[in-house]
Amino acid sequence: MTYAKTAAFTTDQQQLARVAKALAHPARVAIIQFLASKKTCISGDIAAELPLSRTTVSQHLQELKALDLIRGEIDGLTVCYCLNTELLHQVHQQFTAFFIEATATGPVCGPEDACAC
Amino acid sequence: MTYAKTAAFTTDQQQLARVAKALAHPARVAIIQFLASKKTCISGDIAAELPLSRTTVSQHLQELKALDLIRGEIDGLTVCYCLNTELLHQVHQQFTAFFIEATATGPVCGPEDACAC
DNA sequence: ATTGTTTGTCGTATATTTGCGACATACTTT
DNA sequence: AAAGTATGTCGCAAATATACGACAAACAAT
Repeated sequence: MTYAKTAAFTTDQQQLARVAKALAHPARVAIIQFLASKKTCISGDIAAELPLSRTTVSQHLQELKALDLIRGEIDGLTVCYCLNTELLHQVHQQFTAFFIEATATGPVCGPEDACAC
Repeated sequence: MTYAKTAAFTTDQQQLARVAKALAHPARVAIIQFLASKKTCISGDIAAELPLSRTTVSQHLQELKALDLIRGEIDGLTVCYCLNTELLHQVHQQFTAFFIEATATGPVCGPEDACAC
């Protein structure tokens, strides 16, 4: 196996990476933004808004749903998708903590190549 | 070609996705955290800290360097890596804007499956 | 019941990622 | 000059991701 060395890392690192991977495709970013723009949950005609086939959009939706970032409830014929704002808020805090930790040291490198070792 | 539909999305969406992809692997998250933990730039014996081969770590470093998230300067025999804290700060703000936009609507879905469509 | 609509799943082709060994490069040291 | 050390690059194999057409399932509407 040439993958899945993931198990050797921290739970936090895995968690952050997992969410980052969910955002690692413009289509999924666009989906989340689109859901956020509609105050009410919109059904899967998200595909009509994206330059992708319905199948592909459905796959991206499943990926986001697998992480519980979005929820989908069947409403008769259509499916009602909406954001899990609570989880998104948690994730936001997680990312913030990571970035604060990463930028706490202050500028170590210069503008281009001025390492102060 | 079955990829690179990326061109059909917003610059912002592409940018966010690109950075997210950089964080989409626990090893790269760990590398950034490790660099942050050392106040001074540490050379490539990052590999010794990770459960990965030196080659693989080098590849992850190149990926982060390609996005300018980290910088590497040759210092004699060793290479001096350090974080680009300025860019990381910018990225942080970018993510924050995204998450705020996504969570601005407030809770739309209930705890498990209570969509209020 | 039959038709049409909305959605998800399956299979498939291609592209990309991941991980590592083997080699080349650059520099230090003796 | 020769040997040793630290890095990067190349090439390969396996795993994942991406995209989509074709089909099936569920429901509404006639």
